[in-house]
Amino acid sequence: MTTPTRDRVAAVLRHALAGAAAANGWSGTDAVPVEVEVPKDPAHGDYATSVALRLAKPLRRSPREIAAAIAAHVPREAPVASVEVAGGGFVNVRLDDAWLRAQVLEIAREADAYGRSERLAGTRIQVEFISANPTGPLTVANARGGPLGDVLANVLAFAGADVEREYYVEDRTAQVKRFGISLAVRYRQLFGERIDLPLDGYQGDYVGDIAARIKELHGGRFRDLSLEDQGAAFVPMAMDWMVADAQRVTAKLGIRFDSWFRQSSFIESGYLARTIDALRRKGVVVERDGVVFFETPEAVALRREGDEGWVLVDAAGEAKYLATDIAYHRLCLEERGVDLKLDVWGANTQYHVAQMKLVLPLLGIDAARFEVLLYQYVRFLKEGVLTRMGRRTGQFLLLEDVLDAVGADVARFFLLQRGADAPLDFDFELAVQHSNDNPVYYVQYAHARIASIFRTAAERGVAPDGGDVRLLVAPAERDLIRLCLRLPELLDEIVAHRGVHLLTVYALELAGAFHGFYRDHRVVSDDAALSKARLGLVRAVQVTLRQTLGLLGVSAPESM
RNA sequence: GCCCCCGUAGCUCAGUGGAUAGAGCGCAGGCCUCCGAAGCCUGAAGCAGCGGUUCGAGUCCGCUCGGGGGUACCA
Repeated sequence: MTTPTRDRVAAVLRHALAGAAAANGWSGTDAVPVEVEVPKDPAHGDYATSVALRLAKPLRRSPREIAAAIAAHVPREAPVASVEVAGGGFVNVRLDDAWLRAQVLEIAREADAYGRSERLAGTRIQVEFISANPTGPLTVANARGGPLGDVLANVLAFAGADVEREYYVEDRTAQVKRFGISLAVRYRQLFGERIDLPLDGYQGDYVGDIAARIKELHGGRFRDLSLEDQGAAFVPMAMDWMVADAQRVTAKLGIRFDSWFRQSSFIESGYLARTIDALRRKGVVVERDGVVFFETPEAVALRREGDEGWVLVDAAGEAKYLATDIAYHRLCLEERGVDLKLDVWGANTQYHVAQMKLVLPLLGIDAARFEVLLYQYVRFLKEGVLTRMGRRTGQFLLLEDVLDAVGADVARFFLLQRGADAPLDFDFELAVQHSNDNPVYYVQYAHARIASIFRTAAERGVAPDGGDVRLLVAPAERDLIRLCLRLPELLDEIVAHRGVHLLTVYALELAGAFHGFYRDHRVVSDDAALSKARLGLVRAVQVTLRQTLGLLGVSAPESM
């Protein structure tokens, strides 16, 4: 349980502003939030606020005057050592060194709890991610949402939320039917029949492999069925195998889902039909030529050129994606007790998200309970050419091949280094070639080095506990402590903005600060007292690094 | 055409509206009688363009030019 230092400072500054306002008869200071940031230039202190600059206009006072008044009302007591007005009206705060040093012991004491909070306690959040079409093996494109969703789930749980990881298995779609037909064609070919894959069939070699597996298990038992019946017979088997395969490969990526929820379950239970009925009763459904549309003035307004309407059920009676997804989300949010459903989806669902945002409130579901983290797509380099991944076309890069080549740590770290909004190009050859100088090793090396320091200390009989932190007076030591204290602040930011990739940035920064410290300062030396103090500091860094890597789902090795 | 995302160093990418824009790789050079050189230090090199909002813009808004995605009775 950790209160971010920035929150403490912000509270002090808010209080000071209130005091300054009371003393000077200012009103309306509440309208401007006291935002506290970490200045880039250490000369500007540990924390700074620009609230005086923002208040200048409404108060019709100079920023420096306001800043001075705030500064005058800040009590010089821990954690604050000094306050100064700088620049055009910044209030810069410097933390008390003794307080700062004491945090070293605090972090070590908190250990596995360091960075945790109760911010989201009592909130049940479902994070749904990957959820790839069960029509083939997972690709690198599918994988992008993996670390993103998994780490987001980690961070939310760390903040006290009751988190469940869900993989939605869409096993009743038109694509799945198409996949079944492709299996049937390959099955027939195994018996020498001359038949070609339909144009919209699945081209990948794995389709033939599955057909061969069916033949091996069942021989010619299905030979007399029609193509459609063969497809229908093969799909359930194939779905089980695809899910098992996805479970195996996501486990390799270090992800464990709490549920593998099948679309067929709520179609068979009648929940889908009941949901469509519920929409009918709301008067937002119309039928034309046997096709069931969702239609409201808002929906019509959203439509783009060529958009005939939002189809719920086609003329053949097949429910479409919009319908099943409405039912699925309603099920999660209304029946399964989820407070917030947070979907991690590819950028191509952008229009669908807008549709969902419009439909769900009509079913009495607050749109704020449905949130989507969109990530841009992955392209991969095939023989030096950028290619869009598509399973149906057979153009893809298997996630498992990447994992086998570079390992889960490297793959996760790589995928988490860029923000979800940025497109991602993946050069397999380059990834393999560069895996040895991957940034993840830089971070892990820092952790292993620390472990090594403790081994050295043990060999030399230096007990790591009970050091006097007052001996930590070097600037590099102070910087390290401050950086460790940034973790809880960063986690708050990620909870607020979902930017999980910031954790990798932070890990690199902390590792870098440690490597620099290590070069200039000997931890285990002839000076026993200083050695013990520095071991305490190094312990705090180790704890922080371990917490960060743990949230990233990347291993923290003792040696490498 | 319309909608969404992106354009930062040679390459891949970070950068909650703040005070001197960062990292890795690559390139040039240097550092192990001493806790791990998977490390450290030094150097060259950058916000696509034009306007606007703001005390302050890489960050927000508009336009232009590039790149990606969507625009299905696919998901």
